[in-house]
Amino acid sequence: MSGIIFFQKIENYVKLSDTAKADWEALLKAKTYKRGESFVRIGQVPRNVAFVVKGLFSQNYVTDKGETVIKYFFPEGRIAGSIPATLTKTESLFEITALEDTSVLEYDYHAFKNLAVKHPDIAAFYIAYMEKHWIIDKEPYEISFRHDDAKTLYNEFLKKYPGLVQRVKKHHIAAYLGITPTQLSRIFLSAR
Amino acid sequence: MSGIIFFQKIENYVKLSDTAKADWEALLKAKTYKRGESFVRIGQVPRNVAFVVKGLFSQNYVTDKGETVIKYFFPEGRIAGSIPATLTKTESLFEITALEDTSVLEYDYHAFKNLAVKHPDIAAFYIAYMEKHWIIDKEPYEISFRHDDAKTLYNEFLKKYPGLVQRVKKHHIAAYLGITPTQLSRIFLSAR
DNA sequence: TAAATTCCTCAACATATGTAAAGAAAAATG
DNA sequence: CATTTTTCTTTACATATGTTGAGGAATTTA
Repeated sequence: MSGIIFFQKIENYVKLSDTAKADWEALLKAKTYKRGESFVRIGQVPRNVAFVVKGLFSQNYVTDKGETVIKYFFPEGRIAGSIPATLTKTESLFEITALEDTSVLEYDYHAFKNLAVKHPDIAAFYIAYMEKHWIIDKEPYEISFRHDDAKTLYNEFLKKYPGLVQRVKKHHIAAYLGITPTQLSRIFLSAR
Repeated sequence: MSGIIFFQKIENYVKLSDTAKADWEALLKAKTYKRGESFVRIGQVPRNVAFVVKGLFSQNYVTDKGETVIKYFFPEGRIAGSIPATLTKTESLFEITALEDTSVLEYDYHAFKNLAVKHPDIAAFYIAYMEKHWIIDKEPYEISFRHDDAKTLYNEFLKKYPGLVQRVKKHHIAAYLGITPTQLSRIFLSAR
């Protein structure tokens, strides 16, 4: 059954009833994205989110000058999506692209939200998930990005995404930190 | 009844049943804070959140060098709290301080969360509130703080907090933007 | 209202980061 | 395996922002 790894992760938050799991599993569709392929494109109104089974996505913003800024990475076990655009049914300001060949379980986000109305345990999961990933985990970074220098930010990246430094290109790290590859090289230089 | 303005705001998100409102209203306590007084202190494990009826709070981080960085402002109609610390029952990394004499309606956050288990309409409110304030509204700033220069950030501050520029000191704006008052002055200079 | 305090601006200099371009190293491609 | 492309580092210079300190303006306090 494709959803086993999925529900293992989900039930780290809240234990679900069998009927809730059955309803949710009926929404899941296995898909794969080759490196470089996009799961969400800028300007598209996204419907689905994607649980990353294997691989890596990044969520990118492209400035008016054509520079790419990476907002998040989504490695294994994370649910990737352009959630604000999905919730508001508006065009996504961000793209989500595979940095490695990536296999996912996709589902329709509004169909999921309907399940949260039908099943109190899914509502409880959704609340716990938002509290964890949108409130608690983000708190430290809201300050650091506006206050810390690039070297400090780099060290915080290493802590936030353990192991990812071996998997992504330097210019992706720079794009995540909001600095140039030149500046990132200077950080490595000063660390020697 | 003290909760009238409160429930007017709340029901912009989800209409509540009378019993849900009665249970919630029983948690509310009216309080006032003089300018300079703190609602939450660093190191304290916070229990309450505060709906701002009149006045203004700021949520501050104090760096190891003693500099203050302002994470948010909470003007009228916003619910102020150090939510991650409240949720995790850990010491708050932030203080919340009145920038003006401020009157609030406080309530225990976990008691509120219990109401979300008891009343599906309160769960629906909580979901809608988190989606709006923790997901949708924050999205643009997650990029801008790591990419934009100080002048752009200042213009985004003006848009995000209309009218606040007349109510707060320049050094508070600088602390919000993550720059020095000197740099903020340069922005005003270049705008002339 | 006078005194004290805080706020704001500005100047001079220091540091952090961006830009552009070049070349070397590494990876992808045929 | 040779070629092409991409990635990474480095240099030189430009710009943005921080630091310190001074002085005047505005606000608060007595």
